[in-house]
Amino acid sequence: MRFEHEIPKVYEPKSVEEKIYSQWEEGGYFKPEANPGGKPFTIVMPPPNITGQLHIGHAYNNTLQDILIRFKRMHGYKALWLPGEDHASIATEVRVLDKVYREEGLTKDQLGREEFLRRTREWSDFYRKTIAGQLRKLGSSCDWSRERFTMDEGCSAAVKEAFIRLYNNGRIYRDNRIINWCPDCRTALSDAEVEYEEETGHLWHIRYPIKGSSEYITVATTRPETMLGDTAVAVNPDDDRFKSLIGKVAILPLMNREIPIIGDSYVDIEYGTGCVKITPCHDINDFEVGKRHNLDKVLVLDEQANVNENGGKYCGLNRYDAREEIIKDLSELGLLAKTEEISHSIGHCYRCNEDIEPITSLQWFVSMQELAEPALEVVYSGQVTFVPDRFKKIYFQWMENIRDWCISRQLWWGHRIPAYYCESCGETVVAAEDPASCPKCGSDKFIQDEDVLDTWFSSALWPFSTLGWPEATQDLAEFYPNDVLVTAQDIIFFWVARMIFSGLEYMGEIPFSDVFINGIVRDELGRKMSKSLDNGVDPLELIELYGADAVRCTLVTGVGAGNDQRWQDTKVQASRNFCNKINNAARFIQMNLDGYDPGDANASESMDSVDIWIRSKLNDTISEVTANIEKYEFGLALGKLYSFVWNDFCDWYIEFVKPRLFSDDKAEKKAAQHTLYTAFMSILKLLHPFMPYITESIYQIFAPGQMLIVAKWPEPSAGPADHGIVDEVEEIIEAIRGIRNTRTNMNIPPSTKAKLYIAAASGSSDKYLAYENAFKRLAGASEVLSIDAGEAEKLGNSSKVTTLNAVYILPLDSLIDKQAELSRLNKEKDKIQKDIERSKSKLENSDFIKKAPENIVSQERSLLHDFEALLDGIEQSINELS
RNA sequence: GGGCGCAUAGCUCAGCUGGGAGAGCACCUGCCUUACAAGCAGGGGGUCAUAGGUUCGAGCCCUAUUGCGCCCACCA
Repeated sequence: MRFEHEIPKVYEPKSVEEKIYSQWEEGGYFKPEANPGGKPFTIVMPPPNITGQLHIGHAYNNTLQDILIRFKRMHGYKALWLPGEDHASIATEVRVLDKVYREEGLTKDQLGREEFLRRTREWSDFYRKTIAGQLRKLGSSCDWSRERFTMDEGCSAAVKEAFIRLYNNGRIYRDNRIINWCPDCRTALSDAEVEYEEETGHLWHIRYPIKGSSEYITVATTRPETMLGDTAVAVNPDDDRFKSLIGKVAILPLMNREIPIIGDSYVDIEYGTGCVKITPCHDINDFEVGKRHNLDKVLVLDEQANVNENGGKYCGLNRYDAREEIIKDLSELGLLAKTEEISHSIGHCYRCNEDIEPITSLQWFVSMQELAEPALEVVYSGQVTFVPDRFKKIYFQWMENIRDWCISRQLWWGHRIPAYYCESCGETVVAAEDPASCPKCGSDKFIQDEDVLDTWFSSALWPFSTLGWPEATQDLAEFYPNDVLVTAQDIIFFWVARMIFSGLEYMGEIPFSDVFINGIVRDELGRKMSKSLDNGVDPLELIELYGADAVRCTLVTGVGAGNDQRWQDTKVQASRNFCNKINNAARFIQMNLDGYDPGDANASESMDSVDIWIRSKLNDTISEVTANIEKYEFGLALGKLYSFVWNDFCDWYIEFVKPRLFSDDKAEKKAAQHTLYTAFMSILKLLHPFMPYITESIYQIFAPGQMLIVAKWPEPSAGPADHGIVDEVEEIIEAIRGIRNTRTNMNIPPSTKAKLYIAAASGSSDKYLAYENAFKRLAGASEVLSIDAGEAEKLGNSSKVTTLNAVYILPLDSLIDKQAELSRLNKEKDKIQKDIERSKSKLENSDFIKKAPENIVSQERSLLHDFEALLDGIEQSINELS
C-alpha cells in the first residue's frame, strides 16, 4: 500500500477531531437513514438544561450513549440518537433573574413578564448553541437534523395536548391544597423538588390556657410563628393524660382566639408534650387533620413568607422575625414552658436553597393513583428493566408511595397552562386556544391562567414529543418505544418515573425497555463537583488538553456500571498514552505495508503460528467485548481491549512479526502484512465506539474512501482455532519471559548476547527452532541450537528456564552469578511447591473428587501434573548448579 | 424509622454464573533496541473491613458487627 501522509510520531487530536466530525455530520452518518434497511434502535438524549455549560457529568452520560449508538450503528441498526435541550423552567428563571439583578439591579417585577421572556429566549438561544457545540466536541454522533427543545413548537403542542387529555380524563384538577412554597422563587413546588436536610433547631413548649379553668394545655412546636394560624389543639384519644380535655376549648395566646381541643390518632403520645397545635394552612399533617375535623383555615403567611393581615400585630414581619417576637412575647406572658434543642429535617428549594414553607394555595394537580399502577406493573413484570437492577427499588419506593403531583408554578419561563377563566361567570375552560365563548354564560372574555407548568411535565413527554407526537409521524411509528434511556439516579423519580407513566398513558406503550443508570463523576477527594466548592473539571478544557478520545476513555475505564467515580488527572494521562500507543502501532504498520494489497486473495497463504495465535486472541476479544457491551459493561469491554491492544498486539505480536516483515521471502512477508493489517482493522472497529476520532482517522488512512462509523462490527473468524499452535506460542512467550528474567537477575546487559540451547522431547525440536528469530530478538540470543537431554547435561555452567515441554539453556560460563541464579531457582521452586501442596490437598480430599464438577477435577489433575513436571526441571537445574 | 451502596496493593479502582488475587498510577532496577521515553524490559508490594455460617471450595452466597457515603419518610 502507498500512503500520502505519514502518521506523526505523537497523536495530535486537535488536527483530526474537527475535520472528522464535520465529515461525519455532513455525510449524514448520524442519521438513522445511514442504515436504511436496519431495524430501528433509538436513544433519546436526556436534554441538558440550558442553565449553562456542560459539565463532566454530561460528558460521561453522553459518552455512554455514544458508545451504545455507535455499537448498534455498526451492527447495521437504523440507529437514532436524538439530541435536545431542556428549557428548565425554574432553574433557568433563577439564573436569568440573578444575572439581571446582579448586572442591572432590576427585580423580576421591575423587569416585567414580556421583557423577561425576551431575555430568557436570548439566553436560551445562546446556551442551546453552546451545548450543541460541546456535544459535538465530545464526538457525540447524534442526529442534529432532529434536534429538539422542550419549548419548541412541537413540544409545546405536545404539552398542551397532554394537559387537555389528562384534564378531560379527570386526571387533572385544580384545588386549594397544601403545597410546598418557595418564598424566594415565589412559586409552588412538587414534593420531589424539596430537599430535606438535618438541622439543629428548637422545640418550644407553649402553654395554651384552657377556657373556663386555670389549667393550661402545653403544645410543642418548632415553628411558633405558625401558631397565629392555629385552629385547634390535638391530643391522642388514647392518651390517658389528656383525653379528658377533648371537647374543651383552648385560648390561643397572642391572638386570643378560641380553638377546640380535638382527639386524633395522628398525635404521637411519646413525642414532645403529647399535645399538638394544629395549623391547617401551614403544615402538611395539620392540613389532613383539619380536613378530618372540619377545622377553620387561617392563612397567616403571604407569598414571601411574611406574616399577613391575619397575624395581628405581627403583620408585616418576615417569618424569622415573627418567630423571635412571638417567643419573646410568650416568654413575657409566662407561657413559654420550655425550650428544647433538637435536630430535625428542614425542606429547602432544590434551585435556590431557600427554606420551604408549606402553604395552602390554589394549584393544579395530577391525580397519580391510577397512573402509577400500570407504571409499576411494567417494571414488576420486567418490560422495563433497570441496569443495574438495584435501581428499580428507588423507582418502586417512589411509585408505591406516590402522591398527587402539583404541576402549576408561579413562574414565567415555561409552558403556560392552557386553562382559561371566564371573566363573567368564572367558568374554567381547558383548551389549546383562547376559547371563543363561555359554554356556561356565553361571554367572550377570558383570562388565561397566569401560571406555567412544572418543567418536568414537558420532560415526561420527551420520548415521544421529540418524535412528533401528537401527530402520527413516520418517526413516531418507527422509533417509539425507544430502546435505552441513559441517565443518572438522582432523576429516577423526577423524570424516569414520569416518562414511564406518561408513555403508558398517551402512547399505550412503555417509553423504553432499558434504563441504564450512570454514577456521578466526583472530584479527586470524592466530593460532588459544585459551583460553590469550585472543584469542577471542565470537559472542554480536558478535551483541549488531551483530546476527546482520551477524555471518553477515562470516563469508562475501570468503572463498574452505576458506580460513582473520582476524576483524576493521572487517569486521563493514561488514556492519552493509550491513544498514542494506537497512533504508533498504526505508524509502524503504515511503515511496513510496502507491496501489500488488501485485496490479494492469496495474502494469507504463508500464515505463521504467531498469526494464528493473534487471530485466536482477537477472536476471544471480539466475543468478550461484544458480550460486555451488550450487557452495558463498558468498563470491562474497554479494559479487555486495552490489554489486548497493548499487551498482546503491540508487545508481542508486532515484535514477533518484525523479522518476517523485514524478510526477503515475499510470501512470508505478505502473510505477516496481511495479519497485521486485518487484525489492526478489527482493532480499530472494536475501539471505535470508545475512541471514535483516532480510530476513524486511522481507518481512513488504511481504507481510503471508507467510513469506519458505518463499518461492520467484527465477528470472530470462522473455523476451529488451532489450540495446539496457540498453546505453543504461549509457551514461547513464557520461555522468552523466563529468559529475560534470568538475564535481568544476572545483570547481563541487553547488549550482551548469549547462545541458547533448547532441550526438547525428541522430534519436537524443529518447532522450537522455528522461533529462532523471536529468541534472538526478544530474548537476546546470539544463536539458537537444539540439543538432546544427554548433551544438555554436559553443558556445565548454565542457567535453565523450564517450561512444560522444553528446557531453555543459557550457557553463561564467565557471566554466571551462581548465587543469584540459585536464589532465583529456589524462589521459583518454593512457589511451585506451594502450588503442588495446594493442588494435592484438594485432590486428596474425597469430597472434592465426589462433589466438584468433573471438568474442575480433571483441570486440577492436569494442573498438578504440570506443576510436578516444572518442579522436576527446576530441581535438576539446582542440582547441577550446586 | 425504612432502604441502598461502598470497604480488595501506597493511591484510584476492576473482578462475570462461587473454582489457582488483577489494572492504571506511584515505587525500585536496567535500557534513547530501526512504531512509540506519553516508550521498552524486569521487579517489589494484598489477612480481599471484622466475626460467624453455608459449601468439596468464598473477594463473590447467608447472618451479625464496625466505619464511610447516599436515598426515602407526615420526628409536631
